[in-house]
Amino acid sequence: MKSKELINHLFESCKNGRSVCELHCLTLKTGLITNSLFLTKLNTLYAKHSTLQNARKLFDETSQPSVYLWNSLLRGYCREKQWKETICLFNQMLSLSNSTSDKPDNFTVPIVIKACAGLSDLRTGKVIHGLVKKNDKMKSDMFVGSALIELYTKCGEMEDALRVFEEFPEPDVVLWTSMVTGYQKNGNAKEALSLFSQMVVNEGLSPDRVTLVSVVSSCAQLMNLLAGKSVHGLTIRMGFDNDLSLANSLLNLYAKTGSLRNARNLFAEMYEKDVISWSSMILCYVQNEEPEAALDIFEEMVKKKYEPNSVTLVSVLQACAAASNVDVGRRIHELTKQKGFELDVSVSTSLLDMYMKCSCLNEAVDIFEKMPYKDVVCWAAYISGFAQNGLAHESLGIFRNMLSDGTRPDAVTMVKVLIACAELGVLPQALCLHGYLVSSGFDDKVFVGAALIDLYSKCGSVDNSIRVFDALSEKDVVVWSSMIAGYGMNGFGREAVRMFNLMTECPGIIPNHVTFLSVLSACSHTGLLEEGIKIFDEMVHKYKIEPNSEHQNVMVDLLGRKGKLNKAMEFIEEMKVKCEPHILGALLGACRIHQNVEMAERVSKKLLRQDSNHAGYYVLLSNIYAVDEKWDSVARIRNLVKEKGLTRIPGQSRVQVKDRVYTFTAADTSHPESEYVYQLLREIEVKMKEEDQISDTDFILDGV
DNA sequence: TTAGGGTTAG
Repeated sequence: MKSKELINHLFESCKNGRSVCELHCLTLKTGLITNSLFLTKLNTLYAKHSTLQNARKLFDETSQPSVYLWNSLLRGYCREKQWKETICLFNQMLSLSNSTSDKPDNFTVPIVIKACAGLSDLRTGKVIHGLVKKNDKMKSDMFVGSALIELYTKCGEMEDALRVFEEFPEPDVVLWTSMVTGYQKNGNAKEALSLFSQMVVNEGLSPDRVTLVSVVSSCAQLMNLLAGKSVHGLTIRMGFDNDLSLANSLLNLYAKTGSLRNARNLFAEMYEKDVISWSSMILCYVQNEEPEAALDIFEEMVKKKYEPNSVTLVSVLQACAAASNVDVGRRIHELTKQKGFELDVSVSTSLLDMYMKCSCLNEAVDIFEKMPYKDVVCWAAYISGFAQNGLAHESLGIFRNMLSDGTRPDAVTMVKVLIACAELGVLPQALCLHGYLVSSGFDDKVFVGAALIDLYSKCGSVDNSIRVFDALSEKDVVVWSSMIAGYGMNGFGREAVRMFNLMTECPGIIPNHVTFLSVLSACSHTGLLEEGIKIFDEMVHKYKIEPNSEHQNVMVDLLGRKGKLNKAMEFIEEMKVKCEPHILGALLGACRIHQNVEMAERVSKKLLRQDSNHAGYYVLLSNIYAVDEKWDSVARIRNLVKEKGLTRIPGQSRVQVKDRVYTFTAADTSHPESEYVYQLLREIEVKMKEEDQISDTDFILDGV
């Protein structure tokens, strides 16, 4: 009794500042070291205070360690995430134990299973589960149960996890929560919420703060703001509003569902914040298209002395990319070096992506080449980056390099490759990629399907687009919109409108601003004036979508092409938002088609006040004057262009013949057979005239 | 002595 008191006294003194080593030395002298209770306590202390080496030494010096001592050391390794050492020690324990007093018990097992989960070592985990099944005490232990559930969910084996869970006649909140979390982490948030409701409604159990974190994460995954908000209300009623993790998960919910206002309010009212809160808020601004605000809040975070981690850096780099702010991007690059995140694959990928999006190709290439480990995400960023910078051909070459490097593409990578290929618009490659998608099983994913439809449309092969569209088992709004756009860009305006009408009859599919842009531009290209006006009206009044400058541009184009120049002008004047120059540009183009000099002068006056450095507008105007033979005005405009030193970026066409892609620009004579090409063009032109396919030859010649 | 939780890259 006396020694027990002494032990407790000594351990108390440790809490008050005495070091564990000091205690150890002190008690070696008193002989207490032979007391088994003391030994375990001491070892636990060592293990807890990250002095594993000392714990190990003490353990090795003990001749017949008790199960307590084994567990204490195992827990130390586990706490330090030294999973392999944990399992190794456990194996030692199994082989050395020879009596009931040092056999693994129900305290040992959860530690070892956790280590298996840490290594995602399902095989060893299952062996231990086999041992558990033979032992009634272990089988009914909820700590063992929750460790097993964690193992199975981590390895994606939800059926096994459920089997363990169902072995318990009355599982507690922790076990329920383990299952909820498991489903959420495996991307099945719906099942997670269903389980949560079973727990609360059927079992009458009250969730704790950890349960609610998983529930909020599930709502975020489902983008279900309404459900998430009601859970937020519940957390307040239960008095959990000070819980940091819970607040962070709510912040993430608001960020993902686009409720910036809620996120901002919550962030302002948070009882305490940590680096995760700040990172989440930065990402929230990025996701809600306010990258400048994201950069501001990062500055504030640094000023307040919060230490950014790799996630913070990834988020800020996304903000730099979205804001096209390469100066701040370079500063963050320096910071990643200072903080030692240079080898972090996600940080490097974000850097690479940022440089690509800021058109700094050389820097991006440099980052990529220096990456010691290249995963599928960084390859995808690299492929996509080249295509974004107008180097789609090279981008497909990189895809080939990736394959020969032995990295297996995933669905997202394939979409990037499809986009690059669409940029080139070459059908043989498209067919080849489609074949690969079918053989790899990615072709049934909706977002892959949408990209494939777009690719075929851009290769001019609507038939193939239709085939892909029909074959997709699941069609979302993006798939429908791609198909509508595909019809539109290939001149099948009526089909596009028909598709649009079909789509609006599909339950659960609501057209968005992209759908409307596609169908309206289809109307514009085919000259479907009445249909276009009707659909625009529906967009504004039925679907309550505020038209953006692109929608307005298309409408002006549609009205203008059909010669309704005054109506187009009225449309522009009635617009609620500021008129972007390109909208007036569309009207000017229409003035060119219908040769309305008077309106062209009015429009260009307005237009050049807004944007006086766009060579294309001057060229349009001068062409209008030329047709009317107003040569003075033509000369005046041309001089103006010269004085301003403006140049026009020439448009390009590409044609693939066998394995080569040929690029043509206006008045291009660089091709060795250009003489022949022009001759052929002239012949085609004569034939088209004969068949009355063109009424405006000088307009066509402009392009040649 | 023992359990389940929050932010990241294409």
